[in-house]
Amino acid sequence: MEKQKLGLPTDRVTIRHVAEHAGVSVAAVSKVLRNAYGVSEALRTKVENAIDLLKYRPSTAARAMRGRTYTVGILVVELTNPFVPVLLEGIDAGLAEANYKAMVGVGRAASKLETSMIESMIDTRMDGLVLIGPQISGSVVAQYAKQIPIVAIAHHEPQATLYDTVNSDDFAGAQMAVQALASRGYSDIAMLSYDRSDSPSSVVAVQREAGYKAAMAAIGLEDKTRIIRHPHPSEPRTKELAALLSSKDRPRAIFAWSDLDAIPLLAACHEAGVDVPGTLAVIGYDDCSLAGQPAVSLSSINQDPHALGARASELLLSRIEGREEAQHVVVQPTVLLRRSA
Amino acid sequence: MEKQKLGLPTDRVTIRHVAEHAGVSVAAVSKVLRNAYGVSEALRTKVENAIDLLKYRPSTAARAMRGRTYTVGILVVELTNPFVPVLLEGIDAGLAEANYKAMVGVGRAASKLETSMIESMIDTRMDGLVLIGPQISGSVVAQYAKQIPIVAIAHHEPQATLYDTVNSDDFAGAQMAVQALASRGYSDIAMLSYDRSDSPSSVVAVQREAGYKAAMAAIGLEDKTRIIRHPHPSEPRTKELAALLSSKDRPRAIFAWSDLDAIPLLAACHEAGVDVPGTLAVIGYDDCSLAGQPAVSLSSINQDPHALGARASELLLSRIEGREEAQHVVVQPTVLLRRSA
DNA sequence: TGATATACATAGAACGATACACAAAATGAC
DNA sequence: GTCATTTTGTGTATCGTTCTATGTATATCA
Repeated sequence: MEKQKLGLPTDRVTIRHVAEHAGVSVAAVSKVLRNAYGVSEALRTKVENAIDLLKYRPSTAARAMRGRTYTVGILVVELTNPFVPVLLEGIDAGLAEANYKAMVGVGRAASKLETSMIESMIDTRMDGLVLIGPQISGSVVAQYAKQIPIVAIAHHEPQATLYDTVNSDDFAGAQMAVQALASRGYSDIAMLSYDRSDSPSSVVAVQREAGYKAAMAAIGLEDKTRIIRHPHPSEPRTKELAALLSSKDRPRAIFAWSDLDAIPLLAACHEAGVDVPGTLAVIGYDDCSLAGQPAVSLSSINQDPHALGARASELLLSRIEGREEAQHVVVQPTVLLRRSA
Repeated sequence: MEKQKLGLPTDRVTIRHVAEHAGVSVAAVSKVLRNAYGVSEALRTKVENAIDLLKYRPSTAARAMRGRTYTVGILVVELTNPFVPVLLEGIDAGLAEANYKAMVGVGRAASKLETSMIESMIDTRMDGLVLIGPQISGSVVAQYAKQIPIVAIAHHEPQATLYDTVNSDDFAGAQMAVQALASRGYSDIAMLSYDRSDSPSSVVAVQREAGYKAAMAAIGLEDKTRIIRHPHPSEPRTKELAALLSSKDRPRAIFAWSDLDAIPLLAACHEAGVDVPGTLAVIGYDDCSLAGQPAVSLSSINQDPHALGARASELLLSRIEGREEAQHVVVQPTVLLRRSA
């Protein structure tokens, strides 16, 4: 039973067994594993045969003590946003090519938990980190970036010098949404955002608000500019939606910061008998799978999350390889017009 | 730059520094860390002070070489099912109490990828594994369970002796759904499932189908029994839904294996002008957050994912502590009747 | 008093890989 | 045929913990 408490219930195949079986030194096997310089073709095949035969897998734990783990950590704020899984797929695909694995930690939008997860990932000696929409501020990220290569997605901090960022152009995306509505003749365009009391400006919603304001100003509608703040989608907000729809100064068009808010809004419209787009036009953000369903048919902004993830994994790998200067990638979103606007 | 390539860019605070600073041996510090037997109060406080002062964090990587990592791996099939994030929260909460951390791997419903993730988690020397709705068969899980403590959720294998399971009673849940519909006078009740060609019987959808059939038979409706198979929700199936609604032998009521299918079904009804529940009654499964929205108001079966997760973490922790005999927990679901049925 | 527990602390060998320094063999230049 | 250089392979210290074995006080008992 003591053995059970220990972490070694099984007789693992180690690099030593492989070396013995192949009739070479431990160091030689290690070289093959890392495809390091100085291995002949003959040696390589001998070792690889032994590996296959013994079904040897190097212990990441042991590797972590001196070299790389070939594992990167991904920190996500929350999984409920349907845009996240696709992003993860994009990252995963890029990593898989280079024989890297990913482990996901969920920060649940609590900065305390986020830092503790990051530290835990550093402790487990991951080779690099991808942060998705982190709540923590750029300076905190920079602090960690001194210890481990970091790429942040959905985190607007173009001046950062210690880590890379990959972003959809949220500012431009919001502008596109406003322009799309304006070009269809709407002028009374409000934005539906959420209560983001203490969020740093790196947060995407802040960027989208800025883009909204700029676009409204650009077409001479600054007096119509109005940002409605509801609780975060993680909380119920049926009442707020109903109140908004029945209020006297209900806007003619609404740009929602996320489909996560736009879809319940559509549902509330249907409930309250408000015609979309006849009485109220709606455009969302993220182009989640539900938006495309004919029954929903919500206009939205597509960020191409798969591409974002792919770019992020590229950047991270090159940074792990030693790149020092920061890179900041911005991907342009696209508008998808459907029935709701 | 060589240093950068190595994994040790920073000067980590090690257990040795702590020991030196506290004026005790390395072994003593280790004992405090693991709160092992044989440490005096005086020693403990001395060491803890030093730890706080130096901001020491034990290296999980090094721990992994000999002892525990205090980290468990969670393998999820896919993240798109909204029931999963809540489950993760439940697990996380239970683990946090015992100072354990969780790392999530996404298997993306590919058994090849699943096994590779499991192996990777074993290699990183996680202390235990939670598998959520694994595609791989019970015998494969058992194989891994010889190497590492495993608890499987949403995996019906009550005979398993090498690992534990936590399940919602999917068979009973499906019966409840049928009974709920039957008690409201419907008899032409079809089930909407997905094409699960090569899934083992441990998969939840299979259990729900069995429950459906049993319940239909129990109330003398075996001749009305009909299972409609659509592609998995990860694929678009608008056409199939439209065809179903316009077909001549459209059923009077539908029990969907998941809200993931029931909600698009509702949308399609709305689209096609089919009145719910007047013309077609619908009941789903999972009680996802959207189902409760007044505009949607979908009847559904609630599995209490948070409780499932909490039970799973309990089981895993006790298994890590050395428990050998398997335990199989079954949690009863509840019906939530709303407007759709 | 001596014998024997008991509690506390320590030294040092693991764990399984990597990576440095170096030796041996092969190659090339003249 | 000699010397320099390159290629290929090896020995072994090392990473930061845990854990076994062992030591040394101090308390307990007959």
